[in-house]
Amino acid sequence: MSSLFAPTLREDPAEAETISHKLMLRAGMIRKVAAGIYNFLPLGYRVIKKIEQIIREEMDAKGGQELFMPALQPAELWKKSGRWDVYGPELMRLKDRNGREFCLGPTHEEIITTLVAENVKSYRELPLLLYQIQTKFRDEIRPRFGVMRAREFLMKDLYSFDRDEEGMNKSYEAMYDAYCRVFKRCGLVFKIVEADPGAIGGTGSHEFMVLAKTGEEEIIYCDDCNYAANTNQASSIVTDIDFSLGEEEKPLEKVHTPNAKSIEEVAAFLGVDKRRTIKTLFYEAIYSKDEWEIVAALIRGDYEVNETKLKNYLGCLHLNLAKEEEIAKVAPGKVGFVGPVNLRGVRIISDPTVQKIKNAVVGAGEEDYHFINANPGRDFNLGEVVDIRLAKAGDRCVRCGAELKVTRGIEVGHIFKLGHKYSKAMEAKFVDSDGKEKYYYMGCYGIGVGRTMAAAIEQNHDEDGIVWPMSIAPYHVIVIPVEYSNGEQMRVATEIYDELKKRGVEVVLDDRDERPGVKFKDADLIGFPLRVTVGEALKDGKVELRWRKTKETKLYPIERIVDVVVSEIEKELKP
RNA sequence: CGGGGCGUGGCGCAGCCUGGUUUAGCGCACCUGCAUGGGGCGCAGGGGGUCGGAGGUUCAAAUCCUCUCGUCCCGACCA
Repeated sequence: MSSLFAPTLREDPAEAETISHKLMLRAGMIRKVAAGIYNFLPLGYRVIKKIEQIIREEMDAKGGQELFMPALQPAELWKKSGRWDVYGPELMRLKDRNGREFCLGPTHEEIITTLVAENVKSYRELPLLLYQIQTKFRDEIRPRFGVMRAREFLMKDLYSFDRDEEGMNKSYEAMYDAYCRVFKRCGLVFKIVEADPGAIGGTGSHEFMVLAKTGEEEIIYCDDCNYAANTNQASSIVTDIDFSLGEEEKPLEKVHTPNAKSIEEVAAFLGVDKRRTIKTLFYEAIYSKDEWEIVAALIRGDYEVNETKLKNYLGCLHLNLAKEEEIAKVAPGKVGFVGPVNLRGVRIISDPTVQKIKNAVVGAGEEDYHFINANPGRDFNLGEVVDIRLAKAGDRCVRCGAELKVTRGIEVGHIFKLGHKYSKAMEAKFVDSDGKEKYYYMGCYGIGVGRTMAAAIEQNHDEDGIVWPMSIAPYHVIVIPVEYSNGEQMRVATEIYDELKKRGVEVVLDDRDERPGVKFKDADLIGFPLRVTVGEALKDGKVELRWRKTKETKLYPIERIVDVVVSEIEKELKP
């Protein structure tokens, strides 16, 4: 310990907000170089290597083969796949001395697809699962939370190549299983969530989310069955969708609603249930550089529009809330008072919740006025009825009907079925058994290594510091002699240390001339799962074993301590 | 990119509003010595700062103004 480079900090650094970030800095595991760029110090790097090793074992178990691809990639390949233009400013671009364009890879579909296309010719060589653990680069709009969202970060990415869809699905399932094993072995509690395939594209996708308050993603899940999804992707059943269906349609009426713009204000002013109101939102849907349209989205007042769903339905590249000038062209009235009743020449998308409302409150298209008793079909057009609703806690599960709950999660892994997306773009073909050339069915599977480490800390810490799961702890055990000047204690501590090392235990000896309190604090902060304390019980021939997690302490005779430690570690690492 | 905060020894901060009385201060860390040894102990001494950078205002700037860079937080984006 006296020679270990682990500069611990007594106080929280000002730059850190989340627990994992603070603790990694304080425990001397990482140091910042620039925004989103970090040094991993010896302790932190040991954790990284542990996680990598677990990943390797599980990838290999599924037939994965490790290789290593360059971080620096020629623009040419990205132009071929079309992503040079699509990826945007997040792609770190640079030029070499001859002015040739390159980028620092945020992912490796282009490289690997090219590699396989050039070297694999026959279905006999499939399926092929290739992976690497590489530094990736993304020029994040906003790096944050330490290594959780960094600009340079370690990622394991595996790519599967299959001859047909069935094979792809098999590979996907194998990876799904491998991912469960990896995260379980890392001591993480996680949920698997249906995700939006998003920019990477493809036909199916799951995210592995570590449950944590500080997670960046909101997820909705069902306790009764296994359903879980990103909020921006979730489907749900609205329990009270027909609450007003039995009513008789009353005549449309315009009422004065001064200054009542938001749903809250309108509902409160008129004394009606928010469920009886309809929100009208205008979006600008951009399809390409010169193709776009304004779309009106209608949704019941107590729900929010899920922009991801809307975007996916429209199939547009970007979706933004429309500017007031744009809205004015298609709808009368000021924002806050626009409604569906007198829209002209605009595409309308309605959520099913709107379809079922009777006698609704909507904007009147005139400042300070709303309509009451508006009825779909009679007073306004529903347009296209599509689920564009953001699911919320209290909705019912689409699979089993139980009540849905909301929590937050850290995305540590993401798996995709890519299908032909990249093999077509990169012209990657093989010859099948029927003698015909076919495109590979691909899948890609990522794990954020640093993020997994941060997530593990978010889930395993207490007021004193990190509580590492044995499987990814930088060391299994620390041996602390209490009195530096006590030769007997130092001697015994050193012996135990040597013996543990001989037995293959990852152990640190705190041989620093420090007060006991300092050593204990540091040990707790760094989070060694086990601590052997050589102190006053030595006069009875005993030393102390303490579990970091439970703070439970037991005395053992010196002769037995090494065996006990070894068996405790084995016990922990077994499942 | 929009909004906000912050840049003062290694770390955490005060001083700034109301310019000069400060030789720029405090806690922690660091070095030396003494003492001590079960939860960041004590005493004595010591080293370390272009006050983020540039320009300006002024007799005088850490302090006021302008620009700039960095960094963190919230939002939109994303594995």
